Amino acid sequence: MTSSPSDTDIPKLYDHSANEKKWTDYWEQNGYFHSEPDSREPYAVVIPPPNVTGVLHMGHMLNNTIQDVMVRRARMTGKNACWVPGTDHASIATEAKVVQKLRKEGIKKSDLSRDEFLQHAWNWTNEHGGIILEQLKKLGASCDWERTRFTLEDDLYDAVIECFIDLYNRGYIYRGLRMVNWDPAAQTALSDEEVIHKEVQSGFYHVRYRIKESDQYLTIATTRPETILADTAVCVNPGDERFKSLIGKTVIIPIVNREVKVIADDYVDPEFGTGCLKITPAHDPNDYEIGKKYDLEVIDMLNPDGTVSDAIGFYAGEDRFAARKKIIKDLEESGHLVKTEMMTNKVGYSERTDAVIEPRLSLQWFCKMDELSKPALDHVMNDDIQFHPAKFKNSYQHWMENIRDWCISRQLWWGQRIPAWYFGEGDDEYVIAKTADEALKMARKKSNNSELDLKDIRQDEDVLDTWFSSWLWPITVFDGFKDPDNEEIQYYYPTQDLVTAPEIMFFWVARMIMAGYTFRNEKPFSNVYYHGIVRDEKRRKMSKSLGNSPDPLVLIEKYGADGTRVGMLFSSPAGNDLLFDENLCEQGRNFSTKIWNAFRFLTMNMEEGHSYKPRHEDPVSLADKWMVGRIRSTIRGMNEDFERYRLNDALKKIYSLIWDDFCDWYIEVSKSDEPGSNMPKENLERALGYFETLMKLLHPFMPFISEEIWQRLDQRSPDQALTISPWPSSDEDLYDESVALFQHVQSHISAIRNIQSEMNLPPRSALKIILKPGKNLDAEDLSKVDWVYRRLLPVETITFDNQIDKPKASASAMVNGTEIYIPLAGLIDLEKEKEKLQKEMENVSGYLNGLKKKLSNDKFVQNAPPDVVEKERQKMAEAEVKLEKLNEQLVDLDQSFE
RNA sequence: GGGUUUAUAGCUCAGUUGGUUAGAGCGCUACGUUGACAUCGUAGAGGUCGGCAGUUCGAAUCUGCCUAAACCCA
Repeated sequence: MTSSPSDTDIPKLYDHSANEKKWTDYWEQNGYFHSEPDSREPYAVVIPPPNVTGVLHMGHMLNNTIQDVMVRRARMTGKNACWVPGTDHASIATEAKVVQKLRKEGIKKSDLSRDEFLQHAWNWTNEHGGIILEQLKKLGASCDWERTRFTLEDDLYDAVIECFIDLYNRGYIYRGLRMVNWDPAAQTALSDEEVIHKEVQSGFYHVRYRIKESDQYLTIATTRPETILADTAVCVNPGDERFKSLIGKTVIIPIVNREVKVIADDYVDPEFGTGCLKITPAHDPNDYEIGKKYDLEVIDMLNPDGTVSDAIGFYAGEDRFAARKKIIKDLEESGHLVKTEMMTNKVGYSERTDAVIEPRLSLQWFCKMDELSKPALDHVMNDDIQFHPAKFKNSYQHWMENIRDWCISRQLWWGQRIPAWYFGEGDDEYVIAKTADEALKMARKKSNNSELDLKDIRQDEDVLDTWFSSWLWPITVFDGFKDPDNEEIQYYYPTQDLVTAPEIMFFWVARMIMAGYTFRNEKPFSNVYYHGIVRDEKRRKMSKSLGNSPDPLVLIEKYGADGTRVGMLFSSPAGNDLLFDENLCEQGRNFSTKIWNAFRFLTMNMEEGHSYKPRHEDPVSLADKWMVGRIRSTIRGMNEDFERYRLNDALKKIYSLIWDDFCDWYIEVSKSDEPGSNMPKENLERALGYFETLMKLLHPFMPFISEEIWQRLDQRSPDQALTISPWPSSDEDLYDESVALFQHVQSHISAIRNIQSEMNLPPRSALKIILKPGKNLDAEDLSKVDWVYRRLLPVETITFDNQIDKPKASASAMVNGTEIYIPLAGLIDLEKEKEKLQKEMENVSGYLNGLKKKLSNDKFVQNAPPDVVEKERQKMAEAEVKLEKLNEQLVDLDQSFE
């Protein structure tokens, strides 16, 4: 029930900040977003957990807006919607931040015990943790906040450890000496996925090595000359005639004066560089393979922090880049540097610290991928799990088919500590166990030494990759490890939709799918919606370091959460990157204002002291039937868009329904004839009824303003809140004929407005309008709805007549066969009207010629489907009639000159 | 080097199985506004669909080549 505005004055502008706070609180107090298993169909979504100490950025805004739209809509369609929020511990990033903070306080990590350090890390986490979740609430995220989880909380920690033990026991986890990606800044190994390859300009140094007992030289080329210190061979292609005679000879490595052999292998590309390849088995993955093949010595020249190790005897303690500069100088001075070129090559950087990655040989834990990846690949390729858009299946397949084992150990403290316990120095002298006590028992058994004591075993110092906990997220948030058959996991798993960015398809999506099949023999989700990366207008990725990213909270402050959400979605077709433009948020806010003013106008038309209720009775008038029909077909279209994950198409539909159809046409046509007097009560109440439906359709996109207006349209009890009300039905289109008729009227009105504009007629001066309907329209039908024309145009007289001749000196238009005349004796610019007619005739005859040509082509008539040919014939007939009529008008106009 | 994707109005994008002298929003131009809204209204001007060749009665849509860009992997 809405009352006239005198009691509660409605401001001219919508005040988003007050309303957002109000409804966020109201929704939370009433627990609308909390889900418990029940008899309804579940709709579960797990949030891609942001870094626990992170702050909201534009990528989060986009990601969570999309999820919220889908979740809110699912809730309204009657599903038991459950959106699980949470954060992850972000091992490297968080540890780096804590180390940095301690350093500022003058504390070195190495001065602290593991427990002391973790205490600092937890303090930091408790201080900064969860800020991002509060920020998501400002966006309107309808998460089930009671379910908030954290990847390092006790239950989830245990799950990761159990998962590790389980995989180990099943033979999927092993420890091995491998070439890994070493981050010298964080001093840890990284997985392949955490290395970002960037194209950079590098020096390409040609260095000559003297051949032993000769004055001949052989020249190699390298971008990393400091690794010369660890060379243990030089390799050429066996088919390369230039170097055939050198195979088997010994060369002397400059600076270190090490003697190494020249070996031959097909791996070397004779075309690249000098055709001679230096082999450094400890610092290059390919060289490592060659080293193994030929049993070469492995010399490790780097310390964990990227400085040159003492063992080399040169540049000891120098950083690798300082050493590079020095060795170049020394090579030059000793006459070994032949030349330096510049070339573009790809260099790996750490995703987290941006340090240049060094390939380094080290003992790490790995998870075998070949078997685990198989079902994960198959179930995506056969669409058990659907990707939206589907094009991402290609890169998924490619990655999965070339997958390599996953390095899961990290030389860090912040994370789940690897449950490996060592009881000796041998490669095999360890056991895998959850607790020290269990480990001791197992160690005694394995070592056949019952004397072993707790102090004789020590746990691995390293922790597991953060993604090794995130990949269990869809399972662990429902406690699927702790209690695999619990009611919640049975009900919610597999979840419905996962929303994420393609850039973490391998980090996370692929691995969640593997975990799903490995631990529950079931997919973790049915659909993956990939959205683009948020970029600035120059297509650069938005990032803090570039400073090109607006603060999402400032945007919300400025344009409202609703406006910001709309702005994000407007520019976001599925799977494509979005070029963020603040103007779109402004457009979103303008939309809020528009809606607000439409509502305000309706309340201004209410009589003092009366109350008004939204009506949903069957429509009688043409405009009402048209509006109902338009709403119906829009719902249908939106439903299809949602099913196809085309959220921005659905948004555009409701945007246009509200702005164009409802505001620009329906409200205009419902206004009182007399400006200043109020709309008839029935009109007003019907408009309120449509407004209700429109707010339902809008709610997933703009939850706040839609709830605000919904609550003002009528008195609502807590169980009638918009956020939990049912999505309107759309079984069939309604009132098709009325919709079609109204659309004809609309096109006539537009054509007349066009004439007004072209003839420079004052917009208010009344017109004499004559309509001569074409074959598809009936004059009587139109005359019954002449009130529509009268409401929307300044009409002096309006005539509908199938037979009428064009009056002299009138402006004219033709739409869909219907001719429109407006006598303008004295006012009309005959030359201008003539020009217009001639231009239109040119267009039509061009069109007609094309059709004639097509239809006179026998092959077309014979080969094209009959209905297509028929359609073309019809088009031709219509065009001919139109041309004829235009010609008549032109002749007529000429006579008017006389 | 291998792979994937993209190329449509000034900008950002639609265009479903080949059959429309190619659509939307923004921007632009003109006109307008003392009672919902200048965060507005009405109207208009802009593309021949990256290039070339082919398949077809017919291609923005299919094929090949070329050009350019983006991403992924080595």
